[in-house]
Amino acid sequence: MPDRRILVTSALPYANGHIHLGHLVEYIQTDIFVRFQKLRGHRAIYLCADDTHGTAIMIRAKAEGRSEHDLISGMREAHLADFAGFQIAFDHYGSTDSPANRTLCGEIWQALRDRGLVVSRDVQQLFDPQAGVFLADRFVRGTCPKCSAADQYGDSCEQCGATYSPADLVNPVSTLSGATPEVRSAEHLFVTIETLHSFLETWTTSSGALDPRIANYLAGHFLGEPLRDWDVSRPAPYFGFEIPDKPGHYWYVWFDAPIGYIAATSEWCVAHGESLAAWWHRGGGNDPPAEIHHFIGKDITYFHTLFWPAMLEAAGLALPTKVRIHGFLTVNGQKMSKSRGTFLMARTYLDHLDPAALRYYYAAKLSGGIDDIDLNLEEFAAKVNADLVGKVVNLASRTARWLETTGLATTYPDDGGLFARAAADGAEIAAAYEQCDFARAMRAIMLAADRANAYVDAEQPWKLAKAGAAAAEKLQQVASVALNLFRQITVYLAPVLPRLAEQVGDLIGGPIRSWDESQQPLVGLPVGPFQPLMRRVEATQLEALLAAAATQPPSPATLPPQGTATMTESATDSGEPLAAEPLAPECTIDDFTKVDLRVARIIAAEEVPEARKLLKLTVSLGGDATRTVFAGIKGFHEPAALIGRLVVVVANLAPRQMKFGLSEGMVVAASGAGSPGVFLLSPDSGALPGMRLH
RNA sequence: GGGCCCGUAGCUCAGCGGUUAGAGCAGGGGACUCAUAAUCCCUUGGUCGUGUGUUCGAAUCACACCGGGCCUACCA
Repeated sequence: MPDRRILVTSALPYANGHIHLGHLVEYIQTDIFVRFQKLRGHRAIYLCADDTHGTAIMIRAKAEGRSEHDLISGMREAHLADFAGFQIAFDHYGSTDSPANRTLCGEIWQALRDRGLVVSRDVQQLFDPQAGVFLADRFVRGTCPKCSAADQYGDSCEQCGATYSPADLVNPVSTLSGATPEVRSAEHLFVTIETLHSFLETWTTSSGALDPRIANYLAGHFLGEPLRDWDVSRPAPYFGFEIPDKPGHYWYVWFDAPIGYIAATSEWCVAHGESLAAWWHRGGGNDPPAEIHHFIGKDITYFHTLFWPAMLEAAGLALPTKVRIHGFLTVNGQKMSKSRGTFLMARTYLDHLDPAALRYYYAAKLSGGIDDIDLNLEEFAAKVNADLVGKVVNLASRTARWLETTGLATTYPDDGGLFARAAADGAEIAAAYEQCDFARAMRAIMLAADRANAYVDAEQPWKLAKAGAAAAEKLQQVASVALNLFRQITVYLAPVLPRLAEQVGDLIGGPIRSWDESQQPLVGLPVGPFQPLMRRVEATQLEALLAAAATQPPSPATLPPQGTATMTESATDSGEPLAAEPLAPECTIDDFTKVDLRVARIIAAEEVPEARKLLKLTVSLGGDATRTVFAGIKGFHEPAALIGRLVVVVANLAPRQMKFGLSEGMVVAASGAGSPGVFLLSPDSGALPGMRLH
């Protein structure tokens, strides 16, 4: 069979935040798919990159008092470390802020220009005069013009459901500076994708790239009417690429982000002496033509199924073979939530648990559909322990030791057809992998493990071992069968559990390189000393994970957009913290006003290596007023994540000489019974350093 | 308001027109002791959300309704 050439991408993670377990659904899914294709002998490359541009990056960099490039290079390191921890094996990991991407953006832009698809138009937008930037809808809040509900987003009201322009808001406020935004007019460039309407209609419905449900959704929501022009530029200041033929204007982040797929390919090609044209140009005599598979989450469906193919079509580039869309992750049946302590970062997970456990659990849950998948922690532990530890790894654990001295039998014994049966199942398992129905693949694999365990039980090798020399040959045969069945299963699991596959190679037969190794048993080979291959998931580990998640500092980057709070949880709040620390004696208003509490911004934070509990913070009270404060929050807050945060400080506290320096104030934080940790207080957005608490 | 998805054993799900509806986990009983208290055998448990229809035959198809979710919205 002719090998396929398969280019695979995951959506580019935004450089504004760290990787969490929701992101990992996609990267693990994609990684399994790519590893499977490689194991099958196909030419597959897995490409990804950091998505680095846009307003959010610019604002965060400003808040943290550093350059955008500093911010995105730091985040890139963090992303790569998290991915490596989960054994996500990219062939290349680029950045949308790369020269290659700038060049490709220019080329595609020129193609759009040449086809007359770019038009210019003035847009009225709110401008923050203090921050000096145009404001995206979500950076403006104000009173709903319809129902007068306070503190609503710039584009819609969560109280009455009305939609409007941010300019219609009553008393609009910039969430960046607290200033009152003003309406300004600015020129924007648009792509008239309506010109490609009939192409998109055809492509979405009959290219085979999309699930019919998605095609139907697009037909209903977008393609049933003329497509609106797509706004692809932003006026300065903006962090991104300046448009060459439009100085002072930048490509909108969603223009250059998908082109990052091509840029990453380009960089990979340079490193491997390949031609970019062989992957992204149409026809060109490439044999076989490259397949392009994009894995994305359902939230970015329309960028990848309308704008992106439209851009590729206009530029004459290859179109996606498949856009594979997955759902979101819930934890214990609910959205990941900071307040419930279920907002699980990749790093936090890695601190407590084996990445293989999550890879397997996700594989067992993913069936290729767009439904959300749930990480139920109890089920997670039960499934990993029962399937991987109890069934699969246990096969080796219970038989390998009998072969340490003798090695595998020189001819494969009669096993009642077990190996042949599982070998035959390989076709169905492969088909399931190919369709991204990993859940079906895992079920089929576990059936093979069940049959193997039943075989061991029936043959009772432990009795043969006691029978001594008389039964030695039979014992070797039984153990050889069991170990072969085990290795066969690990071949099937190799795309999901690459680490296990490696370790099994050390035990017996060398590295697993090909799916075909599931078709032939091994004979006559030495067997290495058995070492534990995978540990059980313990309840205490899960508890530690949740405790760590609960005390994570809420990094602004990872916070979901702040909706109107619906405080429904107070009814169930425990009385424990109050009981543990009863109220202090009554005080007067004069007593209170002696304490001068101020909003301050953390502008520097560093470890104090010799201190057990202290971090050294520099806080700004606005203007030139800064203070050095030692805060007892070490271990609960990462210094880097604190920078830029607003906190509350006791500003008139008498300075105190500490072992490590002079502390000129105190950062206010909550702690007590009920939950370990120290919780910093943050003012509502809009508060400014120097404001007093009254 | 519209669109889509889901509703099958306590839990997670498979089955998607054809014999008495299945698996894993959980529960109950037994076996075994090689193994990370793992494994194996037996077993309890379901009016397949409700109703009407199509059919020789429906969990499986159609329609309506109920319940849950997602998306989107004064126009699909």
